[in-house]
Amino acid sequence: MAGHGARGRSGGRPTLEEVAARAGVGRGTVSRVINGSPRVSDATRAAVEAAVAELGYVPNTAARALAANRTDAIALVVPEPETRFFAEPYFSDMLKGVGAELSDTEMQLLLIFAGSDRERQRLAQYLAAHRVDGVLLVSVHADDPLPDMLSQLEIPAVISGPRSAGETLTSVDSDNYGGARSAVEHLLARGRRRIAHITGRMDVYGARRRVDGYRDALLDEGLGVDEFLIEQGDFTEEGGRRAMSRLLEQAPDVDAVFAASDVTAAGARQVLREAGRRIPDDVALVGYDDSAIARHMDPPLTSVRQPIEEMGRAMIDLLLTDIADRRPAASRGLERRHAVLPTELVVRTSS
Amino acid sequence: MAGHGARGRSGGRPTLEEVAARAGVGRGTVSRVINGSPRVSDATRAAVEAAVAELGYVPNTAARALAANRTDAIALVVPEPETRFFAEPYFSDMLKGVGAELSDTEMQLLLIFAGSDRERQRLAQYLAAHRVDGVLLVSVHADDPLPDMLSQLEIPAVISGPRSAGETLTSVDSDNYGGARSAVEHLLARGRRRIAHITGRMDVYGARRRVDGYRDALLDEGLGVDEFLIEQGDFTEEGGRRAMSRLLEQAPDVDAVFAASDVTAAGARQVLREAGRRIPDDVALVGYDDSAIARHMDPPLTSVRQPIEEMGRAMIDLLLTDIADRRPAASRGLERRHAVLPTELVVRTSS
DNA sequence: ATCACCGATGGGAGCGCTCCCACGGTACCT
DNA sequence: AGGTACCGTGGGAGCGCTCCCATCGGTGAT
Repeated sequence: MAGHGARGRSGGRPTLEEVAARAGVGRGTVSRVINGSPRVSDATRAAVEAAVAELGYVPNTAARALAANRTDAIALVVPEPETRFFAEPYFSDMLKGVGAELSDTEMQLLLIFAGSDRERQRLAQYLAAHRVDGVLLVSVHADDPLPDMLSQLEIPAVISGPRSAGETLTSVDSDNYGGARSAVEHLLARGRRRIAHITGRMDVYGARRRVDGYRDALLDEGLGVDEFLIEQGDFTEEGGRRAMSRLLEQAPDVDAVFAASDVTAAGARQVLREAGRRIPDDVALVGYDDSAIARHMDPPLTSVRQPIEEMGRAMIDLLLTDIADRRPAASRGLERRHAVLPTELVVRTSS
Repeated sequence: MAGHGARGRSGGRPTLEEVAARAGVGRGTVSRVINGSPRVSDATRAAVEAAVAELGYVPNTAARALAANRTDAIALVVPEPETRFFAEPYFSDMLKGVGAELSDTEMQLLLIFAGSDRERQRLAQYLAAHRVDGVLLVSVHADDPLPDMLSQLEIPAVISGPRSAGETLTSVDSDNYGGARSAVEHLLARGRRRIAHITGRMDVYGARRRVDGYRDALLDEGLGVDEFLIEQGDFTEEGGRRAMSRLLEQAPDVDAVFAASDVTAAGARQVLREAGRRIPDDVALVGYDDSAIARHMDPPLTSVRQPIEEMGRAMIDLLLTDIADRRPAASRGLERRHAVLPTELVVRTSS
């Protein structure tokens, strides 16, 4: 496939120098051709390309990295144990988008797990050695020191799911606010009036935005927000169960529930069923994530889909720009960049 | 975490030279300390280590790679689309073993998918550029050109699941022969005498070994091998169904089935059930892989477990040796290395 | 015609490290 | 005392590339 047979006489791989000699030009010119510089005449370029093909020349990455002070590699850092990585389709979707967007690039993607302390140690060392040009951060907890470390090292980084409205890193997010709004508006349109919300972990920015969307949707409809209809969850099934129990107690007339995740909705459904409430007849239910759970729930769950794959693509786009600019977002001052991608409400029979 | 604050005066990262100056020694000595050479006095070593700590020195990988002509990276090549990678626990287990064995090494693991032609193209380019010191090959098809390419490029490689008895690459495998034997011996011990075998795809070496194990177990018991009891499958459920149908026709007195995979066993079970045969009362069933399917089948399926994680570990072991020897297995002549790891029969109620 | 200018090109000077040879010193042998 | 051996050490010579500056003609303006 690569390497058309003829090699440098010494048996080793051909070098720039050898290609230059073969093409009858200087080293600099070959370098320019290889790197697609426009400052080369067409004739010369053709000659060089011929020589490259004949010798089966492939640039030496290490030499290039040393001379140019870049690695042509970026890391996707997963601060979770590998198990979760394989278990959650989130990562697989994200990886698909990232891979696709990277595929017509010279950039190499490294997958780095940093679930255990030991692994985090290694990661720190790795970043300190500047072995990547940039970093993709997914599912980062609010108090994670990783983002700061990256800023300190001046390594460009893009985070999926900003930690706050004032996120210093370049970020990509789905429209949590809009997603929540669309869910609540959908329930309103179905005639529901006592719509409850089971939140996610409130230290997660996206969860807070979903609450905002919930509130605003009700307010815009002219309905007030009944605080007894808002219960805190934590994205888990158990949290959903507990929150639903409390809701049934303090607001027995609830006729719809918008949960901050599908798993939470599953927990709520369980409690509702035990309480004899039918879904969607008595209580309509909407989840978030549009995961496999949503599709397989009984009844199938209406849910807000996030464009994970597109988010992956967007992360790469932003990161490559940051890298090209050769400066991390932190030093970019006010021109920080945040992409927000639209969500989509997938309506099923639970609402 | 890394980098104790003090940096080289110039603001950039400290270099070997700077560490040497600080420690009052020569460049070569620092290099020796960094690389753990024993030819350094204890006092000198201590001084250098102090300087390294003070300056927060981290070796420049690119420079090292260029000078030493190695990359300190190995690739796990998955010749499948990413989807399958995430779907099959095989890969996740393998990765766990590989990661564990690599964790006290400086080696960096790269995960490379080569499912599409485009990806394979990139991979070829990648290998031609010698961007890794070695390659781990998993789930390679018999006619894949990848192994040859690696030999040609003289890149050390270890394959899991040799392609034939004469595999030229260093290989790791589970004991397919022994696994099959143990399954059949188990059925014999349970008093079964008309034991059928649904094979895997016969172009897969491991599948052929399983047939060998099946035959020898019967022969050693003094039973002949009835060719009507051997039916070809292809590791799939559908293949299992078809094979089982044929078996019921040509050998209606069958009282046990050893299938080359759990999925195949699932297909067979279906046909058996439709034919009114009870499992295990009328026909005992044994599968291979000990996958999730086996545990959740009705009745739970006896199956042969392969030590995937250990195989991952073994692959790394062998690969690191090959790399240290700086020569691919192909040029090693007759001292090729093949590890074969034991399987384990997990007995459940299907037999 | 003259001169400033610009695009195309060649090649020196490193990038930070490893490898290896040469050096001085000490210990041990004859 | 002289020789041999070996250890710990310093530092030159690259590894193959990019960056950048100097150079060389050719061009259009004056």
